[in-house]
Amino acid sequence: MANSPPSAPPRKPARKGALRPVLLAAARTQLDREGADAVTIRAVARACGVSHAAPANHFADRRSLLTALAAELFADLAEAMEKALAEATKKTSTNLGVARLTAFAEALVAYGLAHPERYRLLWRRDLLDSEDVALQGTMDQLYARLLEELTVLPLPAGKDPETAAVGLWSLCHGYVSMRLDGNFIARHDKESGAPRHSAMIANYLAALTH
Amino acid sequence: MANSPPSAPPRKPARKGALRPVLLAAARTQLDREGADAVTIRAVARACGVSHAAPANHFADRRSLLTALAAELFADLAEAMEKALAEATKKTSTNLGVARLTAFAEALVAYGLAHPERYRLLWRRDLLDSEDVALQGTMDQLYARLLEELTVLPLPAGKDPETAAVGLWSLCHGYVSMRLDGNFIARHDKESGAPRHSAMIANYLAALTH
DNA sequence: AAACTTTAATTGACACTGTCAATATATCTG
DNA sequence: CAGATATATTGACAGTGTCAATTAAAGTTT
Repeated sequence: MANSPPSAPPRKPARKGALRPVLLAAARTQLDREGADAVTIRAVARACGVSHAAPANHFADRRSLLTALAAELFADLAEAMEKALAEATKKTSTNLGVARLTAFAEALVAYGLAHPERYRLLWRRDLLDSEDVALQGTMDQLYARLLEELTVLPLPAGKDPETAAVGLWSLCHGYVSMRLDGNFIARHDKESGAPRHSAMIANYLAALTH
Repeated sequence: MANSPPSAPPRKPARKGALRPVLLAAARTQLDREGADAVTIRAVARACGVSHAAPANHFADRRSLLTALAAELFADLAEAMEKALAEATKKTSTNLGVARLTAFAEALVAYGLAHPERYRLLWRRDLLDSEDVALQGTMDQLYARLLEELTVLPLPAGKDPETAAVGLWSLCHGYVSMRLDGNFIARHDKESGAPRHSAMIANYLAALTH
């Protein structure tokens, strides 16, 4: 008893990995409210009412916490896009392929504009572990999905699905990124009242199918 | 004499704002070598052989240091793009407008792929002061330049220069961003050997002018 | 030239971060 | 019930940005 340890006992190891989802939920809230930079291990721990080192049992480091969160968000996005595809199929009679691609692209842009911080996090390579299988898997699957849509589409000679997929995704991603960054595009687009992405996407797809 | 102040005297206030450009150069080197996150005030100060608080006399905070650096980089980019435009004019006889636009877009992509960390910094809104007049001015000027090129171009009915400008820039920016992020696009593009951006840009501009 | 002012550098401190180590405890397994 | 395991705790360390107080040098005025 001579070596009475420094201080009072801790209290709540609520077994069963119960903390992990709570941490992720808190991280998501923090992300939406103050951006990825504010999602620190210690802030999340505080929000959950646990000590600053408690998260270490569930996430090796900050990167791994953010990676897990990003994987969740990517799954959300994928779900939203699948839903958009399904709806397009229901509502459209002619030109189904183009309608589905339009829905796909519009859903991507809509997600980005609706959840700026979430969208930004998805591409913050410095904060994420790009080698993570869950994250990479979800991303690749989404890209494969787009490629699939483009492959069934009858493309004019000289145009291949891969280039078209890269182009469409680049177009959407570039647009959203710049809108969220508050660049000239964002300013011009807001001032002019009518967001430009729908016309942009429509033009691109019209040109693609000639 | 009773109050002999804490410690030894400092040495080099080399008057005349001489430190400022040195700090910026060190920051640029650090950026290229280890990315924007490694460009800390203290690291830059160390690289310049001054104390950790010396930079405060030239830059109010880290954000303002990075903003100044980004403004320099944007000016570099603008210069490279002007040069590309001039060269395109010299080398081309027919379809000058499209050739110039191609050169513009290719130069943007080339800069991004050649200087990944510099390009990334340009869009790191969290690290930069987007309200900074120097930075915003250079960016706006570049966009205005593109718009100018598109305005002199004879566009088919139903297509306006602004949408075309936003689209072209989004396409390039999205492509470079994803290439630099190491996403599926980067993987597919590297595996396939032939980078896809030239075909992408050509397709876009061909469709634009119908 | 001498005295004063301004600019820019110094050290030191504070709060915050991620991460590690040592410790204690609640729950699960036998 | 006893032991093992997973989990949470406190504490410490190095690193960061930023502030304050101090001091030296350069420029300016008289």
